[in-house]
Amino acid sequence: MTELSLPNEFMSSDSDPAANDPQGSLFSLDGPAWETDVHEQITVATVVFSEMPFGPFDYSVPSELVDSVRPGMRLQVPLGKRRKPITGWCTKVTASTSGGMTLKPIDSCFDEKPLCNANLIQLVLWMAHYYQAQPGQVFDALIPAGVRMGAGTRATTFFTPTQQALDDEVVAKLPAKQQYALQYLIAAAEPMTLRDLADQAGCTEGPIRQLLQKELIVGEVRRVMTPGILPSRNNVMTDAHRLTKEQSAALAEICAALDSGKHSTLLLHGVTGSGKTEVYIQAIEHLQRFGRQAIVLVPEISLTPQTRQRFQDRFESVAVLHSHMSPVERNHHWQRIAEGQVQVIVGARSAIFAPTPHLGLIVIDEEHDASFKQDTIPRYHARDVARYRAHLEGIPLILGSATPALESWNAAKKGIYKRIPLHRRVGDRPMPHVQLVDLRLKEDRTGGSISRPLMQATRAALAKGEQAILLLNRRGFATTIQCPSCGHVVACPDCEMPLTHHRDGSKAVCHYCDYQIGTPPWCPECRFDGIRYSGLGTQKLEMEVKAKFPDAVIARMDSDTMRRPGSHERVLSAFRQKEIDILLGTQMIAKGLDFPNVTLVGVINADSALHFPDFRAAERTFQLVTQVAGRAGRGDAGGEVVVQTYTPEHPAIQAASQHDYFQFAEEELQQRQKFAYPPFGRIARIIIRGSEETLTEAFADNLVSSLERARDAQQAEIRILGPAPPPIAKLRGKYRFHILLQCPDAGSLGNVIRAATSEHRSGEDIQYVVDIDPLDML
DNA sequence: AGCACGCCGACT
DNA sequence: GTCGGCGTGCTC
Repeated sequence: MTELSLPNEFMSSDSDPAANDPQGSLFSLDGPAWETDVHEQITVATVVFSEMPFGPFDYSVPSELVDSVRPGMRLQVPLGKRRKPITGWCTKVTASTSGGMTLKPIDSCFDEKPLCNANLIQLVLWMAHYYQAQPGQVFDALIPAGVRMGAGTRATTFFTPTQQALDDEVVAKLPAKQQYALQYLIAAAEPMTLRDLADQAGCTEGPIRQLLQKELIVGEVRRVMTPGILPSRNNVMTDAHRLTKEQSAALAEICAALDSGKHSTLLLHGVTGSGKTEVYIQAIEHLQRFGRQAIVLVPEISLTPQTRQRFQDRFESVAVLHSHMSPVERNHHWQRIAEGQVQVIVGARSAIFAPTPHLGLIVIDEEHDASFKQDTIPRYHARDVARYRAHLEGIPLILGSATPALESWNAAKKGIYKRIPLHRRVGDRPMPHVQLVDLRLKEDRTGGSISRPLMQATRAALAKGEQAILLLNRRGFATTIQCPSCGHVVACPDCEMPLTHHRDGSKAVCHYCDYQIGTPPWCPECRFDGIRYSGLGTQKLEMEVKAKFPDAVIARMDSDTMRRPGSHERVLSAFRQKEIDILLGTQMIAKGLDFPNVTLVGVINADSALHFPDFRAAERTFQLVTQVAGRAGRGDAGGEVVVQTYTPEHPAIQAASQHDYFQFAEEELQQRQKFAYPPFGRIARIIIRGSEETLTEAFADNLVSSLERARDAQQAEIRILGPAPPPIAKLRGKYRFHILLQCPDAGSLGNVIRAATSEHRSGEDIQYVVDIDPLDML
């Protein structure tokens, strides 16, 4: 079941006129059907808020506002017994014949124009339903804060002549300056600011103020862009690359999908270095002949300056949206996009909400990447939101990856997505050779975390003047228990999840079901008594690398050293200039980098990702090893990958070493089916946190009872696990518990959670959040 | 979130 | 007897 589960009201997309109306003419606002002569009819606006109470609430629209109130704009409305009106989002405007008397009237419109069109409003409502967030909160995620505040704009008063100004007799009696200014304004036939009118009529502001006082002109406040000093790019446009046979075939399929005028999802499954980006670019070039825009989502734009540059080199008008952007810049880009001045939007997750007037294509590059899931409310996955948006707009969605998420792979297998393969690298370069180093073998140990084979390979690369990347994949928590002698990992008998060593050291816990045992003093498998807990940081590794390769220039890239903006670019450009010999770091160096002189990639410990207490651990490991291996051998010198592991026989590591996605996917799908994990069922997670441990757990217990009752009442096939302490059991002084739910179908899972959570409210001391389709279990 | 209602304790 | 504590509940 990888199909998105769409709530009923959104199911009728084929009959939804909006889906087949790319020009948007059906959204035009002239002549609403209800504007008839029937007396009793009133106009009703439905409003939602982004703070409690969220609504939706209905308001009557006074006749003088009927022409201006439209869905997608913010309205000022009275609420409860408050003195001041509050601002809410209008989700719909309808006609009603009854109940109008009991509704409060709207105060005013907050926006002049809607901030989102009908499709985006529908997207908001779907997200709110599916991800169990409040529509008002989803609106806030959709429309950037800079846009909502009108960042970089100023409230300016514009003047227009009044009726009285048309009376020639009155005008004739005015003093010369006033008369001239007024005549100038009438002739201009458009509202003017005080400053402009004074300048152009050749007077000071005095006479104009006089006109205002005499009510010959009126002022109207509008927000205008402050004339900015925004960076203008002088692009040196580069030419299209020649496509390989495979790339041409892929492009032809994509163009056919674009020309069909229908929604479809295409999985562009190409090995690392197969030239997926060039295919996207040429597909967008095709699309542009129809004056349509494209959205390209990339994992984290600041980490992939190269991808962004390639788009900027090939298109006249590209908007790049990244996380380190000021509200003013963001607003500026948003307005340009809304005006249709932008051809291509390249950005991270939230760029999926770009207000393009004529969207023609959505591309998600590296679609398997976990950064497409938002970890704050609304906890959406950009891939699924993109699918729904593409479906609403009736346009293709391209998902590109060398290592597709199993959800996507499964959808392709079932024919829901169309898979387009790219098997070969451009220039027919071979895939790098992967050498597995078995850390259990004593003869390869060096006493540190770099084995003899990796040390030799590094020396050889350095001797040839080539560069190396060393990947240390460790996250600072969740210490699993592994035997250094036989590689055995202590796991839960029920869930097969690795047990995690508890802080106080005495026990080992399963984070799925709360199974607990005392920490074993020796390996249960081979009786070795030096069983230990994984733990190695990048700083420690850096010291070891420096000691082992004293002549090499070493740079470290991890979230600690990359805090300052621009630090990525600095290190990467130094690496490109070959000023650095060895680049070592965490996941962030695994993605999308293209350095031809890198011939060696070393993975320090492939197992740390593998034995993470998460059912996706094998998938993550496969992706990580494959992706980082893909950084090697991009030049003519070829490439070598050394992967260190205690379990070289593990299917994920075996498959990655052979560049064999199919073998991995098939094997892993069988594992998932065994426990009904995605893509064979849906999961949800509820995280409860509070400052008092027992109260928090009691609340979680109550929530489980409600869930069980709702499940039984709805006769839903749902497995409820927990409450259990998550791998991060305490965060910022709060105790945490989580509940896991599994169900074959997303609809009933959502309904049961909705029913249960309606009985509990997040309060001052205990809060909880629902995470639909969680990607990690921290 | 606000704001009101409501039902118990110490104060001019 | 009132002023005021903050628990509970509602907001179209």
